[in-house]
Amino acid sequence: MNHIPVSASPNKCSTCVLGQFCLPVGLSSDDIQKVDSLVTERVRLKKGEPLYRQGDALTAIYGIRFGTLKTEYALPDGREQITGFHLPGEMLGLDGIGENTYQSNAIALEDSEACVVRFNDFEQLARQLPSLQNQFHKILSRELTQDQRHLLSLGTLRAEERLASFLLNLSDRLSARGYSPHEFHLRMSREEIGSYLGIQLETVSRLFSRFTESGLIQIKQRHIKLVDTDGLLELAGKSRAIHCTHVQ
Amino acid sequence: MNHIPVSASPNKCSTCVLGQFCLPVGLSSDDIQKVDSLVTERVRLKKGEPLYRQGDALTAIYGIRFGTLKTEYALPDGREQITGFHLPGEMLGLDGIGENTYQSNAIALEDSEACVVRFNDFEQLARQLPSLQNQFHKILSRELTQDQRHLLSLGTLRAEERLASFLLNLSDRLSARGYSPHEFHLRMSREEIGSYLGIQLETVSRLFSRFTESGLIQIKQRHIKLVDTDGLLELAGKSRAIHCTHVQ
DNA sequence: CGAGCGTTTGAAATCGGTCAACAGCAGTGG
DNA sequence: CCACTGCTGTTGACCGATTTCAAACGCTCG
Repeated sequence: MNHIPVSASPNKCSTCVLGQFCLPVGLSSDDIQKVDSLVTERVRLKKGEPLYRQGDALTAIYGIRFGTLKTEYALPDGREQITGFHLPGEMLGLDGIGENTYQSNAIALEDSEACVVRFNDFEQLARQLPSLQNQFHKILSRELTQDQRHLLSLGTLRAEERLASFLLNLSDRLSARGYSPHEFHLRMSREEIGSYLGIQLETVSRLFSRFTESGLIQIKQRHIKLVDTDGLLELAGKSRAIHCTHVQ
Repeated sequence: MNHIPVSASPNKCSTCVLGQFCLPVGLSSDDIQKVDSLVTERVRLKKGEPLYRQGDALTAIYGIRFGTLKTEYALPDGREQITGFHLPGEMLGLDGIGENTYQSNAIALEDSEACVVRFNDFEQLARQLPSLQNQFHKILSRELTQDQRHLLSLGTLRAEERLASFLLNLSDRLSARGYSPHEFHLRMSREEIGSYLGIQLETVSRLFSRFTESGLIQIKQRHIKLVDTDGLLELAGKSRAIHCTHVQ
């Protein structure tokens, strides 16, 4: 884990293209400069390295600058589940605020970088900037909504509906970040997808094959092309709601 | 839905026994009085009445004063899932902050009452009271953790493990509120339990019968007695983590 | 080039779902 | 006070989606 003093890099929130997804949303440029002074360092992670681990004391929350991370929640008996995949602009570590201790592991799925937001400093600044405060509340709230949708997915959708929603959700989030919505690289293994969706890796693999036969997708290794988005939408059922709003 | 001006009742946060679960945690008595002035009304609900509905504009968040509510998240195609059961002292409506619109239905499972916290006023006060601000962040964060545990339950536990965890979780939360941890009344139907746990009502019923045969519980209608808590813990697997921390 | 992981595919097993009948209790109205 | 009705819960039988177990394939990286 590689800490980089921010001075080593010209990048600041005020110039960051991810501003539209991250903390600064809705802030005046004056206020964003105050946020700049809050973010005094960044963390660079190699693939597989943890940003934090379940049980670590919380000192900071994080904004993903580039890369992809997964968060996973583990049981004492070793069983664990991936609860989220996270893209640039998303905040991580929020589940640690309640107990001053992170409740999950956050692990890089590829080389990644995250902005470090010391939480005490952040709360202080949020008291001074109403729109920063409100944006933070919105981020937390949307996180809750996202989880609710995920819960509904695990609780009531069938395997193929879950996978189709998952692909469409990824597509939406990537396209909001300027990537192609039709063709992208899956940063996670079949097993990780399965864990996230509450199904076995074999089922994921079979479904990918089935989707391919039906002409819905093309997939080669982890490079996927969504050929028939409407067909996927159909499959995902009216469950489109699961991924349409929370593009961030 | 029955709005009651708070002046009609002598009850305030400063005298409320639920203070240990609700917003005022960690506040000085001076500060709690400021919260008192924030809560200008309460809502009384009859069984089956909604506190808010998916799509309603958010103006307030709520603290449950007495009673039990469920929150449910619906798909356009009519399928829906219960995402939570909520006891006195818990905050509701938080999922509405992100879009200024509630994302779920909150419905009373019995006659209930909730304190109305106008959200704009609340944010303003939170900027003035660091410990109120921090407590709110903790509440939101714990909600996230709770959802993560629920996700793990739906994604990786088997039906009997889910039900056992559910019972132990309820038991813990009730006992934290001064009720017996061993014997209580289920406010929700088998169908609602099933929806929450991602299984069918028939499965819930069968499992209750099985648990009874095994001497783990006694159940008559909705009155349940946990006879062999250790046995239930065993069944819930080492998944005790799912319900041990978040007692609030 | 070979080792090792990730992935695909098949066959058998199973948990939980679905359909269906029935029981129990509550509330209604005669 | 007792049928009648309707809702909730229980139980059984069967079915099917997914899991589990197993084997083979094919990248990728040292």
